[in-house]
Amino acid sequence: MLFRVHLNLARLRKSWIPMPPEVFAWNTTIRKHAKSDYPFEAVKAFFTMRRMGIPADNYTYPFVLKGCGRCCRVGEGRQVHCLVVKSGFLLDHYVGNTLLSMYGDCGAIRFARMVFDEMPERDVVSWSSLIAACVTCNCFSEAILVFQQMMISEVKLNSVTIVSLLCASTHLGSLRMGESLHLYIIVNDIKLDIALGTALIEMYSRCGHLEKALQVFDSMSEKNLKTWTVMICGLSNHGRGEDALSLFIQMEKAGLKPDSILFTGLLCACSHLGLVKEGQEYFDRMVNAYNIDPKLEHYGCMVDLFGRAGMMKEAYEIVKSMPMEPNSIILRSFLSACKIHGWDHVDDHFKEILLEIEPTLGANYVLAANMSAMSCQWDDMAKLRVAMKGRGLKKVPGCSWVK
DNA sequence: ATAGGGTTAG
Repeated sequence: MLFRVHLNLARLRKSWIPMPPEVFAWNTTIRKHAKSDYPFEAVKAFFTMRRMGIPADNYTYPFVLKGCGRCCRVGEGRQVHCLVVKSGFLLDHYVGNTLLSMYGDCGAIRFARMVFDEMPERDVVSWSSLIAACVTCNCFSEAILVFQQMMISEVKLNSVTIVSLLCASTHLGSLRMGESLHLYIIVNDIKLDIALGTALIEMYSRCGHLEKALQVFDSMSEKNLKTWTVMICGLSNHGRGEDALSLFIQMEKAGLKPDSILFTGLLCACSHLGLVKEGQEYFDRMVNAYNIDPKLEHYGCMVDLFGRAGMMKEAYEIVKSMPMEPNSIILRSFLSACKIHGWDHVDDHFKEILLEIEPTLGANYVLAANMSAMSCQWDDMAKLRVAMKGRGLKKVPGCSWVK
């Protein structure tokens, strides 16, 4: 009896008396941090708030959980999970769904699944969150399985669900799945917003259907940088460098500023087309006009660009002068170009580094041996053969050094 | 009076 009175009082209090202002202030702070570049600040603020004895409410938990997810703090996330259970807010849809997403963001797909399985009710956001969590954790087939379970349930998918599913189809290389999702969009008259359109273009490009991708691209009324990037890189990756470059010019005319990822696609296009001058111009424009610091990939594209064109001195200069250590991809690209163009002014050093950082790839030994053969370093070849044998790597038939 | 969940790139 007493208990019931107490409950009623609590309900009355909720509707009559305004919330204590300090909770609102804390929520605002936590929300701001969770969205910022320093999401751990949100987590810290939440625990400070607790230490001060201010009880969290149904708004606090989604904010702090978002923060945990964004900084991949599964430990803190689990602590908050416990508090959510104790305080009874687990039944709040927003809290439950954010909890699920938090585990997804942290790569803890099992926990995400657990939260999902224990939900008394699942709405479209719960299903979408679980599918997105699977995608984040690279469990693409599981994402499709969840989708199949979703179709059995009464919940209808929306455009956000489809974006994640398209992402899963793209990674699985399943054109059939992607096409049926596209059909679903058309049949159900789902609006092709930026995210959905971009995901569709990505799916079609990766599956090699560039005409379809271009069709979707042209049909979109609104595009952002990602949309243009996906389309330009798609063209570039499928050998249509001219189209990629002309699309880039259109994009600049539309007033969008390219970023470092887009320049990777452009430089890649130039390298595959053998457009040395254009590649150099783009690199220059990236650094000087757009103030973008070149990353490893950009240097890689330049090494490839010069290497393919047989401009070994220029390629060598890049490998030597780049501000970070070249990775195995760059070294292999450079050394292959040396071999193809018969350039034997290379440091043996590069060969050694390549074998050191990637000692299990047989192709590297073949490359190194072919280069040794080129400069008549027969001892080196014998050593390489032993090193390769020691690693249990098989000789490659038809390779010149096996003779 | 004022807040909250799921989506797209190399």
